[in-house]
This record gives sequence, structure tokens and C-alpha cells, in this order.
Amino acid sequence: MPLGLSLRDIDRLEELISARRRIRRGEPLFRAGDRFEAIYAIRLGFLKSSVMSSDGREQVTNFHMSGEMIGMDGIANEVHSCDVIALEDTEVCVIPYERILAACSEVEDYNLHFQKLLSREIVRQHGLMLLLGSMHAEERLAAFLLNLSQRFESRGYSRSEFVLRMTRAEIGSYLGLKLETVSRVLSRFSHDQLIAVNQKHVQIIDTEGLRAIVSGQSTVTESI
Amino acid sequence: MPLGLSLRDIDRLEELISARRRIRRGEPLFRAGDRFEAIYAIRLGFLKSSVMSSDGREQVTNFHMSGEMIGMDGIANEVHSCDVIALEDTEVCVIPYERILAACSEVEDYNLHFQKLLSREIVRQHGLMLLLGSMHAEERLAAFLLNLSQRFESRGYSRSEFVLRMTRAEIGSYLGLKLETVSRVLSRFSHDQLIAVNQKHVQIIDTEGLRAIVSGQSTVTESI
DNA sequence: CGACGGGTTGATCCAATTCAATAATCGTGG
DNA sequence: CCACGATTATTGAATTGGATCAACCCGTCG
Repeated sequence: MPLGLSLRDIDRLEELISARRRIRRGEPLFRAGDRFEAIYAIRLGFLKSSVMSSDGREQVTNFHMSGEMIGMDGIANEVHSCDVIALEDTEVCVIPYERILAACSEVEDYNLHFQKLLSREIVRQHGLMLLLGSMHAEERLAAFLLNLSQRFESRGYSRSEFVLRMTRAEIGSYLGLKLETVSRVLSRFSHDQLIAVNQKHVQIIDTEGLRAIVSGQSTVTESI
Repeated sequence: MPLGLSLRDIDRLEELISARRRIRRGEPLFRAGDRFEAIYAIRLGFLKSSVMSSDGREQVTNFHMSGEMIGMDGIANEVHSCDVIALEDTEVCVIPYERILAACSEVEDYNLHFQKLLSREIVRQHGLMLLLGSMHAEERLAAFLLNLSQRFESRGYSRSEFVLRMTRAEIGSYLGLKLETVSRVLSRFSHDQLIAVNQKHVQIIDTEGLRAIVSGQSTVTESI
């Protein structure tokens, strides 16, 4: 469900790009409070967005991969409202917001396109809120794995085997769980033959089983 | 933090408005799946947005009051992705999206303005995710009450005394809690002289106390 | 090699849910 | 206007899912 731009769309925006930028693993693309100047299209790599509460609790709000656009949070107040950190060496295209605005005014099509991008982010977050507000640990993790799987697939990678670039703690923060819970649930999934886990490497064995978990059917689906 | 448009901004958009529409308490402004045609500016009233999971769990994603804009979720797929239901008799201005698009293309200022509206919604949801992902029941409710208080104030109503238009179950859904928990925490706040509650009527007595709770200081702030 | 960050797993604890009973309020139609 | 059923709210007791605390393992890097 949560998508950025298609390759074709990225081509369309190519003319707006001012530069490329490389961010090394662990380094920020930008931080909350930084002046908002550009939107970024990810060429290659993997990042996380997170917000901080006044008392220092971190909440990961999203993970990003190639083809996705980031930075739109900054439009609201001309200042970024979250941190974006590279979880592996990453390369992004810098698209100055001024150019986007100008292009949107000139071409109604661009305008619609960009508004759709923002709206899609809103819709995506609705899904997240449903997850955070009403799902159990197992459901959250199953949904998370299926989402990653689907995104990898749509990028031409394997949908059944991939590497988690983030730590258990980061997954936990994203899903509103503690890292121990993430670890436990992954172990349980592994034990139940739904996935195979080896540290950061994950293999999805039973997609349907995971789907069943997401939609509420408890693990031990009793046959009535 | 979460705002719609100022009155001045609404005036600016006045020319785009095609009609007014009244929705009676309990009736939908639109439902998930409805074709997206317009954005709505609330003249008067109170509504909730909610999404439904495949297995029927409802998650309230927002409450809306006068001056706020709703419907932007529909831009993404030309179809609304959530239900919006009036919690009291409500009147909205209907602003056809086509006109908004046209206006945005013509006036770069409108364009920026509308994009800010969308971005603000994204930023607001980040705050919600922080709440849902990492706060305790008491912190969630304190944050919720302070937020309502602030919004009422900025509309010229009392910031210390207001009526909750939604049920405990709806508050619970919004905050990721059960209705009993909401009721209990409100009772506790009442007992601790932070608020006075009488069914839907709430009076904020100790704003600072509520703020302290939101930022993690436990209720029983021990003096060290 | 030792230290350190990341991961797993077990034992215990606790905040919030669930189940349940009761009360207050609302809306509707006679 | 009042009575009645339905919805909404409160409160208590028991339960539980996930958090917390803690020990340990593994791989990597200086």
C-alpha cells in the first residue's frame, strides 16, 4: 500500500534535480529543526525517519527504500520535523522545493502528482495508526514483514528473502513494541514455520500464514 | 500543533466554494470507498475520521472541529480511504478538488498553501504515532485533553471547560485504549484534582499537572 | 584478544484488557 | 410528559500480553 514514485515518475522529475547526495550509514540526511529546502528521492539505500518526544523517547515513523520520496514533512513549517538517518550507505537526489513549487504551478499534472504523493503519505499513516492502535504484537510483526516483502518485490528484489537493515530496537520503535518482544515474536514465527530468521536475514516461508495472523485469525487457528 | 486553516485563509478560499452541506449527527460526510470529489471546510460542528481493518476493527484517526479541512486522504487514489462521521449536527463548505487544483496552478501562493495543509497533516500524524507507539494511558489522555483544550481556545471557546462530543469508546479508539481504561483514567485525573468530569462535560483544573504527565513525570511526582 | 553493540531467551511484574455488574442518560413513541 | 429500551459511562475483580530485569551468546572491530 505505501508507495513512493514509479521509475517513470522519477524520470519525469529528473529535470528538477539539482544534485545527488551520498549519506554514509549512521549519518543523517537531515534532522528535526533543520531548515527545509528540498525533497529527496532515494536512488539507493535504506533510511529511517523518527521523531523525538520532549522527554527523549524516539519513535521511528517510517523506513524508506529506493524510489521513495522523503522530506515532505518540512513543507508545513519550513523546518523539518523529524530526523532521517541512513541505515546503510545511501544516495539521494536533491530536488529543491522551490523548483517543485514552480513546476507544479506550470504543469497542472505535476501539481496533481505531487499532491497525490503527499496524500498517499497521509493514507499510509492511517494504516500505521490502525496497526499501532489496535493490533497485537504478532499482528504488527506479520504486517511489517509482509509490507517489507511487498516493497522489495515491487523493486525487483526477492519477496521471500531479504535483509533487515534496521535493528530489533528500531523495528520495535516503529511497531510500538520493545526489542525483546520483536525478538521473541520473530522466534515464534520461526518456530511455527512461517519464516526463517538468522539475525538480520529473513526468509518468508508462509505468506498466507502471515496474512492470516494480520487479519486477526489467532496463530492457533482452531478448526471448528 | 494540529491546525487547519485560519479564518483569513478560509476567506481566501471562499471563491472556490461550490456549496454548503449539512450533515446530521451520526450521518457520514463520506465513507471509505466513496469517489473523491471535494475537500471540505468545516463551518460548524464536530466530526470523526476513522479507518476500518479488513476484520472490522475501527481506528479513529482524528476528530475535527470548525475551521479544519477534511477529505485530503482522497487525493491519493481518487477514492476516500476513511469514513468521516458527524458527531453533532455539522455544516461544511464543499470545495471541489478540481477548482483547488486549478487555483493552485494559477496562484503559486495557493499552491504552497495547500501543500502546507497536507504537510501539516503528515506532521500531526507523526505526533499521533509517538503517542500511540510510546506513551502510557495517562500520558495519552493528558495529551488528548490538552490538545482539545488548545483547539477550543484558538477558536474562541473556553480552554478550561468544554464538552466531549465523542464517546469514551471513540476516545479509546483514537488513543489506542479500551473505553474502560479511558473512563478509569479520567476518574483518576478527576480524583487527583487535574480535571473535573461529569459525563461529557470536562473542566481542566490543572493544565500544568496535565503537561507534567504528558512529558513523562509520573503522577506522583516525588520530591527528591 | 577483549570490549562492545546487537540479539536471544528466561523469570517476573505490571499496566491495560477482559469480564461483569450497575448506574446514568438519551431518544422515542404512546 | 413520562415510561421504556437502548446506548453510554462507571467501577470492581480477575486475567494476560507485553514490559522489565537479567543472564548469556555471537560477531566484529580496534
